[in-house]
Amino acid sequence: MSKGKDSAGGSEATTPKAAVGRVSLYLRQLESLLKVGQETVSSTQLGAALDITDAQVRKDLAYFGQFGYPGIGYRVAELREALRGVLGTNRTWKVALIGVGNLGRALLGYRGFANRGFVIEALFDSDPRLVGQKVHGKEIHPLDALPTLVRERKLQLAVLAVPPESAQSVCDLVASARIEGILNFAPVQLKVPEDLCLVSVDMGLQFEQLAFQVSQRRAGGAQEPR
Amino acid sequence: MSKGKDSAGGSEATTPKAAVGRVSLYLRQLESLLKVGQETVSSTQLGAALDITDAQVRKDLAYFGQFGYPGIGYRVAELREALRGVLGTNRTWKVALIGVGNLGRALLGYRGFANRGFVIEALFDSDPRLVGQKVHGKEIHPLDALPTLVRERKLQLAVLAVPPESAQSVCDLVASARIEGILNFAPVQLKVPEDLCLVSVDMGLQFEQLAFQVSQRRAGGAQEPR
DNA sequence: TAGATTGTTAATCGATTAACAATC
DNA sequence: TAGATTGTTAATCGATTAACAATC
Repeated sequence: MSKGKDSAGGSEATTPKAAVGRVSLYLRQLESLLKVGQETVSSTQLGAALDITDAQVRKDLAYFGQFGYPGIGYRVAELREALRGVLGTNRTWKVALIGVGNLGRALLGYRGFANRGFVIEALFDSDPRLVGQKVHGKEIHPLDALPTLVRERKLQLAVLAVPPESAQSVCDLVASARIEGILNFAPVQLKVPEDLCLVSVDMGLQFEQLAFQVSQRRAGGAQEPR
Repeated sequence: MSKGKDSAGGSEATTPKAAVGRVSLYLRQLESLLKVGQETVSSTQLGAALDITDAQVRKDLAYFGQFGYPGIGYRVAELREALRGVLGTNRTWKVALIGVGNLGRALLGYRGFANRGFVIEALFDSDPRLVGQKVHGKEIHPLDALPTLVRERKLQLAVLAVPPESAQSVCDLVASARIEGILNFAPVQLKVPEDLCLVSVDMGLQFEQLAFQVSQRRAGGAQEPR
């Protein structure tokens, strides 16, 4: 069974969820090193760039395999490939965009998606006035075309950029269409079935977190960094 | 020297950062209960809605004060006000939006901001072709007008919706303009001075986290929830 | 070789959960 | 009163950091 870290064994060290988040940060940093032409990088360097300890970096990476060379560090290009494999972004994901309002359109043009292997293959909206129109050369489909198109085009993920009021019902529809994961931008606590993965981004909530930080800073002068 | 955990005292229980994130979730839930007209709510109910334990809910709230009534629970309207006070959203924050591209425009129209007290008061862009134009009735200013306008209009926060290449330099400019906090949407690790608060949202990164979850689910059938 | 740096084990630290007396 | 539910202390669990032998 050698490296079968997760899945089977059961006795293996459990991977902290926070570590997975940091893998994305490592990857982002590696891309940037790659651009600059740096060939190897140490855990100390990587940590300094991201404001975490070298021990943390090594530990995180070790959850997923042995990628480093003692005395050398990590080879940038090699580690990048490895981490893309870990996250599952070494392949292309086909995505349905649901809700083609302001936010939806912005996401459609967002470089950071296509870049990392997420390709928006179909657009959906419940507004009959939008259905049939084209954005970026892509036709907008009615919501009830979702199940069919998911099957035909083998869509795997969905981005929800719909108003909060309709988010849950759209989510239910998506679930029944056998999509595997949802990236939700509606500021709502969605209920999803067990077998559907969900990541939610609430931008207003992030703003609140910022307001809290600023208020604290003012009040306490607490220098707790982050 | 009490390592200055929280402002004064020194002996207070230190507030987990994760707890602050959950406060935003509680608040969102309370707003929704308020709409439905529910007057009180117990830690068990709140927890069930958000998929966390009742103990966690009580502990989190207790970091910030005594808001509950034994035998009753929490009064929804009252707790809402209290938590808005905690986060600093019981007042209005004046915001500069920097970068008026697709994403910037979407954020400009985003209800979730104004709703929670974040008002975009001025727009900025480095593109001379955009400068002078109006969006939503608001004029777009050149970047170098930032310091002056921050002072004149007492802008406190900035939203960065600029391309990754220019994010750091814009960030530096914002810092020198004495803005207190940045909400950054550029997928870059920004370096900020000690006294400037920063929250970053990398939407591509969220997508990666989703891809990881889906890959895991497929491979392991691991039923770790969350 | 000497110097650098990994992967990993043990020690520390922090956060979550359980349990329960206090109280409405 | 009996029932419900809080705030808080103690127990558990998980994640981070430190330290170091192995290795290039």
